[in-house]
Amino acid sequence: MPEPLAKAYTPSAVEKRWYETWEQNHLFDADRPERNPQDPTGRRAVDKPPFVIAIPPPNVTGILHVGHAFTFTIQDVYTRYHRMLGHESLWMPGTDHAGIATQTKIEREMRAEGLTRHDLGREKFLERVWEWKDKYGGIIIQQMRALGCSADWRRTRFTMDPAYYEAVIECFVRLHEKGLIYRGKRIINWSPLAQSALSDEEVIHKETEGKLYYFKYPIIGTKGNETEYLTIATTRPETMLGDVAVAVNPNDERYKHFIGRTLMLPLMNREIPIIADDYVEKEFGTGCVKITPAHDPNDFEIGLRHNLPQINVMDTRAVINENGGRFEGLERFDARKRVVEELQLLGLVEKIENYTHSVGYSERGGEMVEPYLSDQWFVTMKPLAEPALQVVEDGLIKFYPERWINTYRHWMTNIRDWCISRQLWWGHRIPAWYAETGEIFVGRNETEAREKAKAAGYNGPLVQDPDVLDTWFSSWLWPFATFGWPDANPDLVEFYPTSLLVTGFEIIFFWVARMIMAGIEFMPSIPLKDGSPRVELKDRIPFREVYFHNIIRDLQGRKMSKSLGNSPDPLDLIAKYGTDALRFTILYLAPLGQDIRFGEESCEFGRNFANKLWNATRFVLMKRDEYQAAHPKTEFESEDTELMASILKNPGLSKAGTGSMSDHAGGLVFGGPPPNPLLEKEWESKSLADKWILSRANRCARDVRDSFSRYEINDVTKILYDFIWRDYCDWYLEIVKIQPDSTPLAVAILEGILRMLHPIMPFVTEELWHALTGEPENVLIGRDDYITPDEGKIDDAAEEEFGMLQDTVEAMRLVRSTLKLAPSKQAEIVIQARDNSERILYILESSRAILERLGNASKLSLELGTQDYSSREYASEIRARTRVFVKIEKRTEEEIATERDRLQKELDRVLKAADQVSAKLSN
RNA sequence: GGGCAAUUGGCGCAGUUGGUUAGCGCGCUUCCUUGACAUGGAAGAGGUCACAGGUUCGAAUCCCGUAUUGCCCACCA
Repeated sequence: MPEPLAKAYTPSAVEKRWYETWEQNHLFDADRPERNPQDPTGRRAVDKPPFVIAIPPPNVTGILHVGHAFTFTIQDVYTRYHRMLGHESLWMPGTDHAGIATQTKIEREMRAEGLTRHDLGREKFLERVWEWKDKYGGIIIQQMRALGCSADWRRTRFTMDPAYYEAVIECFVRLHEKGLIYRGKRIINWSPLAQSALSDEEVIHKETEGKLYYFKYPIIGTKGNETEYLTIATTRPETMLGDVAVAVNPNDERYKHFIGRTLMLPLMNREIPIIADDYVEKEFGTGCVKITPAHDPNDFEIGLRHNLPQINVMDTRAVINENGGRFEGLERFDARKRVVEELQLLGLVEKIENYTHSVGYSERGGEMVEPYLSDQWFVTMKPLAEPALQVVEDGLIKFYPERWINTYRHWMTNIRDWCISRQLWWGHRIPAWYAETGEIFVGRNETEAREKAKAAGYNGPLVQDPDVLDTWFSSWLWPFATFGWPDANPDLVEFYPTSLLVTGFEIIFFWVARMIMAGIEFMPSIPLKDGSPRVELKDRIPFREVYFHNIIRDLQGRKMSKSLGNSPDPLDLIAKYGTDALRFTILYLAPLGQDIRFGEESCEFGRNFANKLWNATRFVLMKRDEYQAAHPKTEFESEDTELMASILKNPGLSKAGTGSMSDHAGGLVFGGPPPNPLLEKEWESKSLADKWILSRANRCARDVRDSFSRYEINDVTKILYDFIWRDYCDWYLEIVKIQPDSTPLAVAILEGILRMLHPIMPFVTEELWHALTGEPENVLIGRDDYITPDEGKIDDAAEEEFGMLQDTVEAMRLVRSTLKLAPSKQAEIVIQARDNSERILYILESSRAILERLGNASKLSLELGTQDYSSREYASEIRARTRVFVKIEKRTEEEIATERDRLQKELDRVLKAADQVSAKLSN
């Protein structure tokens, strides 16, 4: 016998225990059918496809925040949901090495000791990072357990695992062999802080207040005494040290005659040409543009067109180098000041205007990014993008919400090459070796590179590229590298493609798009389950559905951030409100496609709901005991009972699924057809309230299933909340108090409720389910069946009829409330069936006990007719099908006095409010 | 500059393909500690559905425009 439940739900008392029980019973472990011969429950389906989610790996340095709690909860809910539907469900966990983020973190730590990575050298530095990683890395993986995450922890992967490393190198080599990876000199986004290149996606453009400086460059060979000038405008004066030309539009009448002549670049005293290029817009600024190919991407292009030299005036720290003449050694912003000052002394500054323009900042470090000329590795994206766009356009991969296709299409059709080299140490080192001759040899390791060199006739020393690969160059392989690619690992064959990707839209380019490309590009080397080659796109894509959720904001709509201190710690929330409360609340607040506003107090909502469920169960257990005392033969725990007559395994569905993921078939139904013909009669004699709650329950189950499949998960929570609280607790349990015969059905419905709610609130439902069913600890609700709707039980007539009863009850309450009749006070009540409807009268009559009790009637008359009793004697209220009269009792002097006081107080309050308003208006 | 969203009672949000009286939670007012739950129950107040026009017998819902807010992309020195 389970112990009696405490008066309120205390999450901390149950969460740890159940999580350990789940792990001990291998609830989260997923395997191929042949590795999973004995399923303890005998219900693991081999005839259904597996359900797989690969986690978007959080940074290994990461600490759980509310955004994580949100995305992980969604993933866990879907994993648990499909597990209950009988799919072998695998949630693949892991972490990302997060090159820049991690390296920055360690370097910051070292700075406190007065060290830089260069003091240690590459090898020692990496040792230190690994030490840190082993000690503190992956905290988030531990924290996910507190959230109740049901990932298969045995499979936890890290993007720098040795096997993963091999996958990354293999990928690089293959793309290089295919000619899709090249090395080139380009203007890239340079982070002076990280001292590394950044990809375009790692740069955030922000409107920034700056100045637009107008400088006069003297023209050489001016006729006459007056020196002529061209005035250029720039936002970055320091780059003028690297100017190699000034460009004008070829059709600009003002400057046409200067084309071909030369200018004297001030401060540097370098003679530079005046050239014509269409890029220059006549209307902007002065119509003259200084050209600095080494420091601006557009200038770089112009420089190529006109065969101009590239003069790099900065070093990697954005300090002026030897090409900057006497400005050498100045930091970029100091140099800017000095350049302007000196030009002012020379009288060459025409004017300086305030100017707001868009400037790039590093996503990680936050510092201003410098467009910088350097040698980097690139991936040619066009050939990869084309099929990746196609699979989304063709619906092989579905986006939820669908509109993200537009964004995706736009990016894929305007895609630019991907700069994948990073001047860091923490990451996958680029597998390229340089010969003294300048030749480059790419290989899986130094031996392979050397062989290639030999074959090319080179036998001298080889030096490996010092740079590492962009973190995303490893993440884009995640859906298959985690399963051992490039090996044709049986797990890879079994579980690829994954079913669902749950992620934020902000990484649609960083990650989602690139995973799709990688899957299509690299998976053909892995055969299908039946051994045939993997050619079709549908077998190569990394996932079939993508659920883009939105970002969590604070109650003011601001982004959660450490510096604002507006991000509550999920672990605190869990300690205070309980895991289920956090999970439920966060999902309830999260409509698909909209930002979520979240504050700590919001969790009260979920906590209250968990407590409601807890107390509903307490009540049902109590009623069940009473019922059993009155019906000694009833055995609630056993399957062949009255209880199970109304909630039984549907023989057509329970074991044999159809193999399709979308139909969600398989599982329990509410009040399925009675297995025993003898119970048929029992069913027929069910009360209106019973038919109603069964209808509502099945409607709820149907809506839940539909919302799950549309990825409208906040609807799922809403539907369950409304059904459980409003229908089941507020109405049905009240009726059970009046009709003890409904107890078995109340128990059955509750059991179903716990199943439906379990993926969302795993802890409280597991606890209550065991209290209700008395199942041993190793029999888990999470491994048992989900509820599937029996749509035949959705009974519109019963709902309509019961709705009429509800209306009538509410009308009685309203009249009583208007009459200030104390709830404890009984009253004489008359209910008329309007329109002379005998059917209504019959329904009222059959539910007389309910009406009597909920209206607290001393005498209840039910009648046909339209007679109007309302007068001094009766107060009345009309509803669609019924009319209610409540007899007015004579008040005692005391009651009248009390009421007068109350009304006076009310009047005072209203008058005061009115005064305030009119005072405001006249102001 | 291009694109995508959003705009509904004090706050946060629902409202599916146009159809009676626009719902919910929080907050507010009044009442209720009757043996599930005060983390609760009952009743109530509070909305010209951003604005303007159009389609329609009928618009929060469809169309056009405007405004405001947020986000994404691009970027002209």
